[in-house]
Amino acid sequence: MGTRERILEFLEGFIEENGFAPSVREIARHLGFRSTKAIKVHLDEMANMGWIEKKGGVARGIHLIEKGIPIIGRVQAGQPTLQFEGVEGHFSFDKWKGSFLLRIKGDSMIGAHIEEGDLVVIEKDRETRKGDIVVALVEDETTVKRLDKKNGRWILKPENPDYSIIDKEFQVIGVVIGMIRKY
Amino acid sequence: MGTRERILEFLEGFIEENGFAPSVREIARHLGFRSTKAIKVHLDEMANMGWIEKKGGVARGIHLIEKGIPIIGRVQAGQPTLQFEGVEGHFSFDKWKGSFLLRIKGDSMIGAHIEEGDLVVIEKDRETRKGDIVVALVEDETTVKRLDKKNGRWILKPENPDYSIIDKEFQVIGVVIGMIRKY
DNA sequence: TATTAAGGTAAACAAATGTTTACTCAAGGA
DNA sequence: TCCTTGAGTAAACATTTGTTTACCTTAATA
Repeated sequence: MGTRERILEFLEGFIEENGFAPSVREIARHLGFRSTKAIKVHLDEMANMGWIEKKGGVARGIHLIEKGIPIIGRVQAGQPTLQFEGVEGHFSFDKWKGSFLLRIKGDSMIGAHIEEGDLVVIEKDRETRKGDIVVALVEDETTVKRLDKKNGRWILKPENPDYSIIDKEFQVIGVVIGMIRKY
Repeated sequence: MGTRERILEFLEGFIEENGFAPSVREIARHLGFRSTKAIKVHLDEMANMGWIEKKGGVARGIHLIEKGIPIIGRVQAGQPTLQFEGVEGHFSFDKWKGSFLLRIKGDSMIGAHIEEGDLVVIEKDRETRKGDIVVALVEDETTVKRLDKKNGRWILKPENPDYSIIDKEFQVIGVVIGMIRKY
């Protein structure tokens, strides 16, 4: 493994553990270098290549570019280890920062494949449109339903024939912009 | 807003933007303080109270404790703004770091409420058990199915009656430990 | 009213830390 | 073989940065 790779690996581990970046000396010491010069050169090159971000002159001013979790495309069969190949992109949770989660109770949205225990990602202050899945307050009860219009009036539609349409006063709290399920 | 709250807010913004923490002087300057002493005292108290984590003596050695996205309980109706109350816990994506995502094609797992376009979270190197939803390689095709046993032989079961059981040679790549859906 | 404590100022101090200069060494190519 | 180049060493340097000391201001308090 090249020196750059070793630096990157150390950075990842250190930041994961400490929450801030190591100093150049700490990197050097950890990799067994007796001078900081070589590390500095490598760091600058790594920053140039876009491996890391680095602000010159500031202490511990290195940080990694968080790309998120890779979305893989094909999986290549190869002995002895399977290879994940063709990264189609990355999924970052940053876009959901500042949102809220609500745990789904019941199966009234099962038709939309949202089941009991699922966590829906809610964004407040977002314009609601017909067809959106929303979180609404109906008679002091929180509920997740699909927003629809009937006779010019807004209604809440469950996605389960066992439940009936809610056609009374309600207040939309937020729009469901995502969903998370744990197994 | 108290000084501590202002510090915390600045920290959040600064770290979000720069990827590393501000120095004590930067905090002081930004809040309009002409000395660093007061900031240092506040930071130490905030660390004591568990608001932040801070390693003494190291430059920019502050970091926030990432709790994740809050899972809310009740929603309180109140005018004029809705209040999210009763935080039941937090969901952190950290546990899914190091995993991979695979985009679902088709509706073969619709019975498990996994639909086309959903992203399943895959963990490699995990012991598979009967009933697990797994990613498997069947004749060079990647597929997500439920792992089952039939006549002492491992098989792959779709969760859709339109699809048939896969009862041939396959190789499990990873276990589905979660799911993400975007709307 | 005198006292006290919290919170801030100013200035200095001592480390921690990024950066630079000069030199060394080994490998590879002309 | 000689020269060049990449990578590392050693030692300074120059800031940046956390910390400390002494003092000040103000509002609550005995």
